[in-house]
Amino acid sequence: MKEKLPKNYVFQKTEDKIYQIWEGSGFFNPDQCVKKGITKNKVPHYSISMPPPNVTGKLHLGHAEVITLEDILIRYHRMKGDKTVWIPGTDHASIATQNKVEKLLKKEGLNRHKIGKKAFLKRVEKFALESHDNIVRQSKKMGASCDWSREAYTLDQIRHRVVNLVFKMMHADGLIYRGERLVNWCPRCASTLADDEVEYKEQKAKLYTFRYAKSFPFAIATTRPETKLGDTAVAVNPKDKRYQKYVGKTFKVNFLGTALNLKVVTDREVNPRFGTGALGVTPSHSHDDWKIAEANKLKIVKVIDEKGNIRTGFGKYSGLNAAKAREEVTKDLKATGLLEKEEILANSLSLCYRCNTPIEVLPSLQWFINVNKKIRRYGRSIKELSTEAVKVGVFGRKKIRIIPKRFEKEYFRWMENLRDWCISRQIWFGHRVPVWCKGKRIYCGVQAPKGTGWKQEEDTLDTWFSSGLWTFSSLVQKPKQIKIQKGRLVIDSQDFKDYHPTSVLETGYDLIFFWVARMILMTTYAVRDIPFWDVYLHGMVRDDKGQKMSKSLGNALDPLTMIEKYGTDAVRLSLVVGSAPGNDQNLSEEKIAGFRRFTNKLWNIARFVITSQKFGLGEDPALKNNLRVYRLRQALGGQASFSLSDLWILHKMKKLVGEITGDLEKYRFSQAGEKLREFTWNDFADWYLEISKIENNSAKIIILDQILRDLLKLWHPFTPFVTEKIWESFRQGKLLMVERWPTGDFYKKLTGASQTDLINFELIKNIIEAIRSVRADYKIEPRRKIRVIIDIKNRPDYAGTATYSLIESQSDLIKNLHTGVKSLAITESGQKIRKAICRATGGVMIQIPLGGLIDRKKEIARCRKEKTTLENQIKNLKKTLRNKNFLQKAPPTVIEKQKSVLIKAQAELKTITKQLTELY
RNA sequence: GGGUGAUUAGCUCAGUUGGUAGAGCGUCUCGUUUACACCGAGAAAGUCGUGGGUUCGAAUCCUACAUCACCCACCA
Repeated sequence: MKEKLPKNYVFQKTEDKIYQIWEGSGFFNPDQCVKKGITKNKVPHYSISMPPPNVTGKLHLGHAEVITLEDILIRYHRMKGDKTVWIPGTDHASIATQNKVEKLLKKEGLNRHKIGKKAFLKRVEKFALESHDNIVRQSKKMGASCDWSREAYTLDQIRHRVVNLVFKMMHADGLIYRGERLVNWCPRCASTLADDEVEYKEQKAKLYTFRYAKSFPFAIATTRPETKLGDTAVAVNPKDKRYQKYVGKTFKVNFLGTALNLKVVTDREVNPRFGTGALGVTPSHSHDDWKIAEANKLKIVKVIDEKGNIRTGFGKYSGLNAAKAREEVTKDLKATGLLEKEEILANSLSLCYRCNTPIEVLPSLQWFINVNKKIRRYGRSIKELSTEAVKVGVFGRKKIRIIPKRFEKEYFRWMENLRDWCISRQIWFGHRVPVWCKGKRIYCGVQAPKGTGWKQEEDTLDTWFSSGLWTFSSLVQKPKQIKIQKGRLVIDSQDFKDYHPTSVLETGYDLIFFWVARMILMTTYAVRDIPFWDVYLHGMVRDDKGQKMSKSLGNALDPLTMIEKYGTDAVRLSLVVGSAPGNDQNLSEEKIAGFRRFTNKLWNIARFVITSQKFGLGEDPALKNNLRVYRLRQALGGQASFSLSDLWILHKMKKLVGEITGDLEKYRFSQAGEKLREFTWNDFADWYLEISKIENNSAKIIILDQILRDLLKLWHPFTPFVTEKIWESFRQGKLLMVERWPTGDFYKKLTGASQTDLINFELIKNIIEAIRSVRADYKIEPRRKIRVIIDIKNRPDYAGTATYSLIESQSDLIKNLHTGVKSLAITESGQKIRKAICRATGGVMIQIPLGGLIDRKKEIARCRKEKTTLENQIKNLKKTLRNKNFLQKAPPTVIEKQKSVLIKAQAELKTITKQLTELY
């Protein structure tokens, strides 16, 4: 039954198999865990709705980050015994997906209009399905322990029903209205965009100063002369004396062939120092001008149509696209002598966030959500509800916690400035607006009304409308489970009852407005509850130079390639360790490679513990297990004897378990990973395992076994594959994934190790390190054994005998832990031995007789440097300890620490001085 | 224009409530120690961006400035 463990961890051969075992076990599903008694069905439960990736292609490192962080939380809570669910899903991402397919069509020389709506949608669905399969495959590669049986899609039947129900409710509450308002329009997508779907790019524009006509008394400045064809007023600052005589007057002018009626109005927002101080008001193509028009009841003249062309009725300019029209208008202004000035101005260009096309602002008949209207049953608007949810808490819930906290401010600011949300899109792919018309009759509902002649709206909904419902829509399994009763949404699914509000929403900070805010908006309104308790925002993954990873730059690391090269566990660690919440991180391939070394190290640590004949392992697993139990009983029965190193490692391990648990509870992933690595590699492998080759006491086997098992558990959320693979060799029938998270109890019960043991062991470590250091300094051949004399006289904080017996008892370690010590003597004379190298550490004097080997100059320089450092340190410490303020105000522990540091430093100084005296 | 973050060893970054600076990678030296060379041992390396302040004590708190990055608003 012996299983050979290869020398190196071969992740390529194990990861997929391990994932299959997990999946096959059914334990991704919390119900199965409860059924098999793995977890108890007691509250609170733990749940995360995975941010659904867009079905636009494949996953990038940002997704890998999401999966890693959430999987860590999920695995931790599952092991803790919480009933834990992680719901996976995908987002149809209407505009993004449609654009992607349009691009594919373009390559084939087609476009969506050519092939028609029906064929196009079929094509999109096929594409979405392929993407979906890819995403699922990749998520599994990443080790995502999500419950695939609960998978959801923002455009499937159930989610469609939820969307329509919420729409219907909002419509009934008067929150959704249809109206002609200014919208952001992407001429390429031929669709509206929400305010935050517009991106801005700095550019240099030309600012033209001109008069509408010779007869017009003053000039105005504009960057978009072509829109001036639709001007209906000129606005000036009310305090601007230059224009006061014109205010209220209306001028009829002929502007390059178009008749304009221009009323001179005032508006406080007009900056008298910009341009000429007079602003041509184009209500149809500027948000500000629209406001001015509303305030002054101005006429609205549309100039640009939805294709980005000048509308009919503007003479020769009609039919031209906006850019061409600008050229023509400018040329004509010049020709007629109306243009007074042309200057360069830095401003920002508005672009579509999906296709980078410059967007137009224009009035259009669209569907909106009123964010300011008070909802009768809440007495507040959705904006107010959402603000309260984070500021003070709503519906008796505590407030939603955003981590890191600084993003709260951004959230509030966004909420404050939020305008009515335009939710209709002229996109084919998505949820159709659930409104049907027949003549003048309008019906809003979940399904088409009965009877003939009803025609559904062609527009689809903003993709964020359905994503905004995600935390609860993903917890519905059957259409029947959700309905409207007495104007309220009723969700009657066990999952919703168990898991909502979800425990944490983990996502990149770039989604705080698009998605996080919208979920709060929609959920507080629709289900009268918050969507999640905590929001954890991670930073962006950039390349090693800090640049954004992108295909066009060719600097994007592909998670799949990285996984093939270094294994999933290494990729996961590299995304988690060394980055702080909300901070961007620069990721290089070298970093990932570094963590592969760690997975291999862990593998070999386990290999050593498991296969070491010395500890009776490598036997029949069943026997081995019995042995373990037997030895454990023996130890607990007081039969085991613990060495200092045992006490030290047990104490450290106990501390570690507590710290890692605390770190995970507080989302301190990076710290947890670093502490684990530090303990595993340095304390456990480099020290304790090495010691175990020397010391031979009955407790060792249990300690090694126990610590390895617990380390595997602690590591499991971070590196699930390698830990599960190692666990497999224990053959206990139970998966590590569902093992119970460790507590410190074992270590406490077993030993009662204390802080003193830690300090004592540190002294031994220091001594060993000092000896090794001397050997390396003097290039003493490895084979050559040396004599070591340790004098303890100058260490006054220790009773001589205690220190003596401490060192004495550890002489085996001092001799054999890669120090090459032949004989060890402990003295209390304080005498310096002639021709011996001398090191001061931990207050003791370590002497190594080297005879003529001593390099006097080198030693003198070294000692002098050390002496100066010590003297300065002592001076400062004394100064501090003499300071009355310090003694009064500093906490006692700090004072004690300073005192002991001083004593040690003084002892070390004595040693150094002695050494120097001899050398001179 | 408003705001946020960053500035710590050659590089990439940690640093919980103020107690006197850490890791990984890289560099240098040595090593075939029976788990691992994807290893081990040792070493070098930092005025914690700059100036001021609070404090017994500041990488950490306050303030001003500089550089970089990002977000929001305006942009006639």
